[in-house]
Amino acid sequence: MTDPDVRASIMRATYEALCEHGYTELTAQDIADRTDKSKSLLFYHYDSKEDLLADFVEFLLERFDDRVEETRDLPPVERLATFVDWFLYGPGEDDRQSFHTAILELRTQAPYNERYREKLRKSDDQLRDTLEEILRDGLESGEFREHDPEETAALLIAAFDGARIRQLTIDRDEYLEQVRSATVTWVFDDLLAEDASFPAERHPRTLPEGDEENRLAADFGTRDADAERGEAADEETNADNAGGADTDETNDAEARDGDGLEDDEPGDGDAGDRG
Amino acid sequence: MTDPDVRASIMRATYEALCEHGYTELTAQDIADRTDKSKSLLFYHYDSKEDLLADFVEFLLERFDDRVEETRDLPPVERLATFVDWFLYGPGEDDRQSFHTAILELRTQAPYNERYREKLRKSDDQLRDTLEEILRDGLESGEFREHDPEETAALLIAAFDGARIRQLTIDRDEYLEQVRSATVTWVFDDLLAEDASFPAERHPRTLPEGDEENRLAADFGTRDADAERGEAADEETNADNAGGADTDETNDAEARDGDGLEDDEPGDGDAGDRG
DNA sequence: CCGCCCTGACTAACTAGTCAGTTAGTGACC
DNA sequence: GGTCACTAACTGACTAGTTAGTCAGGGCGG
Repeated sequence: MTDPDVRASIMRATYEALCEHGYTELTAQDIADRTDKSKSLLFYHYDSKEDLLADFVEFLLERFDDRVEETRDLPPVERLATFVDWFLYGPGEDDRQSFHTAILELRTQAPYNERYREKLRKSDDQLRDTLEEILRDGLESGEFREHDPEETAALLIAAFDGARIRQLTIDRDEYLEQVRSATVTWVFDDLLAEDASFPAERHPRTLPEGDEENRLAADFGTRDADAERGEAADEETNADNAGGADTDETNDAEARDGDGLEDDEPGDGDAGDRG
Repeated sequence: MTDPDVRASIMRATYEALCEHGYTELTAQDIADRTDKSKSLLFYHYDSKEDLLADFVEFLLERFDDRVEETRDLPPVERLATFVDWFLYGPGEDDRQSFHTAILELRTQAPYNERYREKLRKSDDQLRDTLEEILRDGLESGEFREHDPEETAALLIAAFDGARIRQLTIDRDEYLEQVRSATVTWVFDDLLAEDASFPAERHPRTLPEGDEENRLAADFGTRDADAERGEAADEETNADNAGGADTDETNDAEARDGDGLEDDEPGDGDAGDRG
C-alpha cells in the first residue's frame, strides 16, 4: 500500500460496508462495490481480507490518537466529562450505532486472531493511558481526591464499554443513562472535592439541531453516498463503480481532515488459532 | 423436539462444539460429530441451525435460573459476593473461557437476529431482577445504605460484563482484579453500613485443588470426552459415532443433574435484519 | 518497452439444508 | 405368533449458493 489516497478510499469503503453489512457478513465484494475499483485490486494491495481489516483497525487508532490530542488542554474535570461523553453518546445516532456494532463483532474475533488482538491491545493501552493521565492530573492539581487511578480507570472503561455493549446487543438504551448516573453518584461525586459537582452531558439526549449526529456520516460522506447510490447498485456480476462513492478530488481531502470514527474502544483478545 | 434425552445430547454437543470452534466457525457438522447421530438428524429436529442455537440459549437460561434459585436463602451481602464471583471468576479456567468467548460471539449477532435478541433480553431481565432484589433486600434489612438499586444494578452488571469482555477479547486478565477492587472501593464499601466490610472472593485466584475449575467440564463430560476422543475422530466424510461422547445410559442422567454453564450473562441486541 | 495499476473470469473450498429411502418400533387384526 | 399398516427416528448422498483468492492479460505513463 504505497498510495495514501488509495488507502483512504479503501478505508472509507470499508467503513461504509461495515456499517451496512456488519462484520460477519462483510465480503470483499461489498467493500469493492463502494470503491470505483474492482475487488481484485483489494487483493493487489492487501494479501488477504484479514490483512485489510487489520489495517482498518490501525487506521481507526490513528484517528483516535488525534481526537485524544485535541482534548489535551482541557482541565481534568472537563476532560473526564468529554471522555464519558465519547462512550455514552446517543442513543439515536444510527451510523455510529451500526459502526460500533460491526466493530464489536470484529472485537469478538480477536481471541481467534492474533493480528486483531494486537491492534486492539494497543488501542486499550491508549485508552487507559489517557484516562489515567486525566485522573493523575486531577490528583496533582488537587481537583480529585486521593484514589488509585489505575483501578479507577479500569472500572470506568469496563463500565462504559459494558453499558455500550449491552445497549447495542439487547437494544436496552436505558443502560447508557443508568450507568452514567450511577457512575456520577458512586464515583465522580466522591472523586471531586467537596464543593464541586460533575458537569452534565455535553450533547444532551435531545440534540439541538441534526448537527452532531451527522458528524461521522458527514466526515465519510456516508449519507450522501447512500442517497446517490439509491437503487442502481449491481446487475449480476459486475464489480464496477455503479456505487461509486465520491468524486475523486474530494476523496482524500475529506478523509484527511474530517476526523470521523468517534471512540473506538478496543476490545482485547487471547487464545491461539482455531482448531 | 419431543424426546428430552435427544435434546440434552444435542445441547451437550453444541456446548462442546462451541468451546472448540467458537460461534462463527461452528458448523452443523461440528455439532453432529459430537453426537452419535448424523447431521441430517439435527435438521430433522430443528428447522435451521439458527433454530438450534436459539434453543441452546434457551437451555442456558433454564440452567441460570436454577443457579439463581440456589442462592435465594443467603443474606444479601453473601448473595452479592456470590454474584460478583459468578462474573469475575478466573482467569485460568480454559473451558469456561472458550465457552464465554463463543457466547460473546453469539451475543454480537443479536443486533442482526431477533430470536437471539429476544432470548438475551430475557436473560438480561433475569439478571437485573436478581441483582435488584439483592440490593432491595439489603436496603430493607438495613445492611445497605440508601441508594438507587436500579442504577446500581446497571452499573455493576455493565462493569463486570465489560471487564469480562475485555479480559476475553484482549486477553488482559488484570481487568478482572482491578474492576473487582475498584468496585469494592467505590461502591461496596460505601454501600455497606459503617462497620461492615465486603467479603473477599470465594474461589481465590489460586484454586486449592483442581476442583472448582472442573465443574463445567465435568458436568458436560467435556474433559473425559476429549480425552477418549483423542485422535480417531473422522476419516473423510463419515459422521458416525467415531467421536461418540458417552455411553448411552450415562447420557441423560449426567445432563439432568449436573448444572453446567456457570453464568451466562446475556447480552442484548437491536436493529433489524441485515441488508 | 518496462513496470505498475488494474480487471474479468475463473476455481476451489465450504456448508446449510434437502430428499429419497431405510430401519425399528407399535399396535391391530387374524 | 405372524403379518400387515403405519409412523417416528434416522441416514448418506446430493445440491445450490456463496466467497476468498488467483491468474493471465490489458492499458498506459514514463
